[in-house]
Amino acid sequence: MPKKTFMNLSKDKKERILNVMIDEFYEHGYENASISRIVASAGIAKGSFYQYFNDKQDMFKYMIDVMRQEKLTYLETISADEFKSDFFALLRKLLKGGLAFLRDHPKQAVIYDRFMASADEAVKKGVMGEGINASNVFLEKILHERKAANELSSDLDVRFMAHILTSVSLSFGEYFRNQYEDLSKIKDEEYDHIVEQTIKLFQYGIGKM
Amino acid sequence: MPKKTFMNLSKDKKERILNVMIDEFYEHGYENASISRIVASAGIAKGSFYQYFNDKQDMFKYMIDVMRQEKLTYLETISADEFKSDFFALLRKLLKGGLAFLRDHPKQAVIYDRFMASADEAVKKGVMGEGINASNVFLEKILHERKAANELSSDLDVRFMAHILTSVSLSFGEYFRNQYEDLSKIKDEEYDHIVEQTIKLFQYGIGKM
DNA sequence: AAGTCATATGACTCTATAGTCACATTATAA
DNA sequence: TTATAATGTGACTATAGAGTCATATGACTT
Repeated sequence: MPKKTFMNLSKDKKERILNVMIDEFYEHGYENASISRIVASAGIAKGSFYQYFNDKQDMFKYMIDVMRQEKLTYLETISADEFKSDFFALLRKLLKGGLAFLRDHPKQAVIYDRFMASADEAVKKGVMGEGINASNVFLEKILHERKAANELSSDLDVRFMAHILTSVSLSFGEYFRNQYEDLSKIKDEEYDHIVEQTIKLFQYGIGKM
Repeated sequence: MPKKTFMNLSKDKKERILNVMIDEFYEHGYENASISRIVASAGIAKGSFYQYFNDKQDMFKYMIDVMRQEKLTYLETISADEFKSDFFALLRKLLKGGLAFLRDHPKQAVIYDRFMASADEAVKKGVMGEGINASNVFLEKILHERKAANELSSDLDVRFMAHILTSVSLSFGEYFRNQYEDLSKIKDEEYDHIVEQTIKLFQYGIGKM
């Protein structure tokens, strides 16, 4: 948790520092991000940094928390009712929300993906808290309900499929990064195409029907 | 590429050093692996290390190359004929081979996964060379043939689906690591179950049939 | 104006690492 | 046995980053 001193800063200054952090983590990854570089880029003194945060992990956690908040706003448009509509319609909304976040915040998405694949489990747990499996737990619950409602295959391994769904959605960023130089130039149709391919895979498989 | 000096070492010594490297990268990831620690653990002098390798990247590339060789032996049992049999049978063989490698070399698999998700594209390219997309290119080719042979859905995006297949198979390691404390205790039936769930997903989807 | 509190500063210490190099040891050959 | 080449060694240098702290600045209060 950032210290009170940081929270008291003007919105402008907070944002300036946050953006420097994002660039640093995007450029160098979590392990190699340097506090010395960050303070230099942000134009603040080393000592000030330690008035704001306890250490790198503390700073990173703040960044991830802001990002989570932001991502939630992309999924907010999914109403309670829709959770009860059919599974694939819900999945479509979730995937579209995720891709819209990716489009608007590509760096953060990269930072997140990489951190999740990184080495130190202790750090990961410290930063993510119990939210580390939030996506899996959430999907598992939904899948379980749909399976009970006879909407999904009766021999489906719910836990495994929740994992696969999470992996697949996390891999979209990498896919687009491989295919396109500049993520901001990707058209909505291309995002939609990927969503539809994914939905179709989960709904019917890829075999000839 | 390791220097000739290293190649001249006895098989024993090479293996001892390789195992220390594996432990170090497993424990600390690529970025934080320390040459000083490696030489200490391996009981060789710092200077010797630099007679063997140019630097960390050179050493890592050697380790990855050995690993690739090893992994190939797990897929070797797939005959040329089988590439012409049906797609899902081939996929089953590939997935089983991958999981057997995971079972026998869990640390290497972790190291590989993490490195692929890590930050520095330049380092990644240096280490992986053009093999970085070997799996994708290979799968794309197969998918393309099967689609042409009318075995797969006619509106399938081959490139995207190759990416998804790669992601899914790479995510198996993480799945098992989350589910089980000790990977060596996982039974063959559990691996088979995961393979069958995956095949079924790609063949028919997860919807009620 | 004087006093008090929050915030800002950057030189400094401490630690860890990569990479070097002059010298020592061991193997090979003549 | 002596000479030459290959391999091994670890103290040393250079560098970079984390985190500290005594001091300075400014803002607000009485």
